[in-house]
Amino acid sequence: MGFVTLKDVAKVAGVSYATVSRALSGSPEIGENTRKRVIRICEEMGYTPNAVARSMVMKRTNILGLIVTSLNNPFMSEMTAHIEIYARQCGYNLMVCNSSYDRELEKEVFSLLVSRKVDGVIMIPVGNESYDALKTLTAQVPTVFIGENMQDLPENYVSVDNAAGMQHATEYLYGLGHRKILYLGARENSMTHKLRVGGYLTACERLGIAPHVLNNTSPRSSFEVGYALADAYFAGTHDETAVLCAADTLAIGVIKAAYERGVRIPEDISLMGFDNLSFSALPPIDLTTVNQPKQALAAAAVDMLLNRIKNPDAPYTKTILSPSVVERSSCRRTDA
Amino acid sequence: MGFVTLKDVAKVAGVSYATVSRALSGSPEIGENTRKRVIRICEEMGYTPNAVARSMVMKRTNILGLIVTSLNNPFMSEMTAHIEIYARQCGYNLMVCNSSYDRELEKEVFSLLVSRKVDGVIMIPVGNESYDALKTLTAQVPTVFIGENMQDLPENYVSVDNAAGMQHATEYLYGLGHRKILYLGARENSMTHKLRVGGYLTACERLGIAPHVLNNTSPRSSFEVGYALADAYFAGTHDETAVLCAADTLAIGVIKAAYERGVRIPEDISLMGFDNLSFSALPPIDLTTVNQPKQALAAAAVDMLLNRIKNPDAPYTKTILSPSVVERSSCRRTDA
DNA sequence: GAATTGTCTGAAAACGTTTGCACTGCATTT
DNA sequence: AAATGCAGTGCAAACGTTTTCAGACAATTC
Repeated sequence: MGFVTLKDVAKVAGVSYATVSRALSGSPEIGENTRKRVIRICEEMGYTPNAVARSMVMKRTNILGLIVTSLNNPFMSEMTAHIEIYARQCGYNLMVCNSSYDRELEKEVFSLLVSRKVDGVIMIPVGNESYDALKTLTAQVPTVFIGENMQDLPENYVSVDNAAGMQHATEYLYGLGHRKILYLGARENSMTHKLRVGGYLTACERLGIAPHVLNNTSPRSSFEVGYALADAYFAGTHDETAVLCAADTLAIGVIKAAYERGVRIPEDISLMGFDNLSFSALPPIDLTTVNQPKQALAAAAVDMLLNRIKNPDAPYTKTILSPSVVERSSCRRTDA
Repeated sequence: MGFVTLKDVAKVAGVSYATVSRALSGSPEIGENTRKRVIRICEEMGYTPNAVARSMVMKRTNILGLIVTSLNNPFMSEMTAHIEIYARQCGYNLMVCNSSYDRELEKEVFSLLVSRKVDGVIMIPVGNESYDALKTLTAQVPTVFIGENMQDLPENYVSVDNAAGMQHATEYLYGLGHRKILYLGARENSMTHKLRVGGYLTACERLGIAPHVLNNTSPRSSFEVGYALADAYFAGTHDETAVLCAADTLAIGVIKAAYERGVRIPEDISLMGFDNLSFSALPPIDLTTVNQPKQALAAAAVDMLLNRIKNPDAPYTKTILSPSVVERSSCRRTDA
């Protein structure tokens, strides 16, 4: 399809194409009458500026890259939605890539984005060690990470305060009278999850109650894992009055196991999650959980990235946001 | 950040930059020894081709635009995931935009994508009338629509066969012994929904059972609407043994209303949805529903778009995929 | 009326590629 | 031995912008 270019407009308007450019860019060094005339002709001819050509000379694309592990995950897709909307308000478009939990693919799409000359990259990495593998890549374009994975590495990232969140959750259950609280789904292979279980343990110590942790040795926090752990747990003798899950997804599995075992939630046992995924609010689930402020995280990530683009040599920064308990119907006061 | 360009490589290698370009593009008109040497030097210098410059001269970006109403919607985010993955396999990156159910925004982001010279656009439009408003835009870049909204308009689209899907659903319930089936959530303001309720009515007539339709006058199929309709329905006298919802989201609301009214699913009444959203498979919901083959829809949309890019003047085409019933636990055989 | 200022416009370079065309040198053909 | 062909390489144009620099012209100042 043949497009109208600056030159075409210039020819019709009888001016140089530099003048057309200036008329459209709102440059002050142009006569008001010529500007109006040129703009009118642009509209008449249906001129659309070519962003590619502009990027070429401006040496910036106004495009941000986003790499997520999977858009099928509700946390990721909600984050993506917020990032896209906020970035666009800041004048940037978003190029989205799935890494599909594959480290090789993650590197590959990063390279693609570099090649496309995106101005910056926001990334939810596959795992903790990502940084090492991506060292050479992040050197090529400003990057910010989402999630606490990078915590002990000198990189930019935004995250929720996972330890504090789980501490609040524990305290919340304690406040409802619970003294025996099971922590379900601790993982050693994720910084995020280490911090979460740490928050639980801290709270237990502070409150003077005995911790009880059920570990998840798989690399993900799926509801299958939650089901398996809870099923085994309910099968044995148990005297906890509340189950605190390391993630909402796990809690879904717990609900199923509880139902099958005839354990009622919240009558027999209280259940709490972490993340506040969209489905947790659905009436049949209605899970009390800890909210990750997704919109705020998204905005913080974009802001941080934009700052970094402006000032690439600034020292690394991090932004930690506070999560908060959202009360729903899966927890109940206890006297036990 | 200063990057290595073709010229830099050429200087070091002692060849013209045309030669470097040819070495990398796999052109046959170049000596094997020079090619190897040049490629080695490229790697040593960490050369990354500049996709923007390439787009400039090639007059194509290898970028596809995707406009969805909201990435927060699980149907959209799943579709987006599949489209991104498949498009990348075809050598295209994806630029994603939310229209946020706003027709003005929809036009705006479409223009943005045109300006960015994406090679094509896939769009899940805000509403039926989109086509008229976007006529001038779709003329500027190959576009395919997802969803049956455009059905009576000459455009490219892929969709699931909504009428057949709902017909199957009705027949499925009939097969379980249901003779009184409520259709909940019919909408007049959406082609998709007109077709769905049409499928239900067709099936009723064919099976010789009396239809009973509850209309939804709001512009969306939210679970609040499902709740309100079901709550009113359960409050009155009702003798249906099954509720067939126009969308999974509506069914969520029905579950809540049923629970509150002491109506058990599926013991007292069977419940069926349409769409097979990801949350419908969650154990606490486990909704029998009609599956939209999202991966196939995504692939069909990308294929169609790529064909159109190759052959912009071909006549409009449509692809209609068959939905299928997915059996879960919200429906049960009845003798009533 | 000449010099000076200031406002507006045009010419042209630059951005980093791809590719058509011309050229070189060597091997093959006649 | 000359002519032809061909593989390999370089030159330069082109893609559509932005922006620097210089120039033109009018308005102001002396």
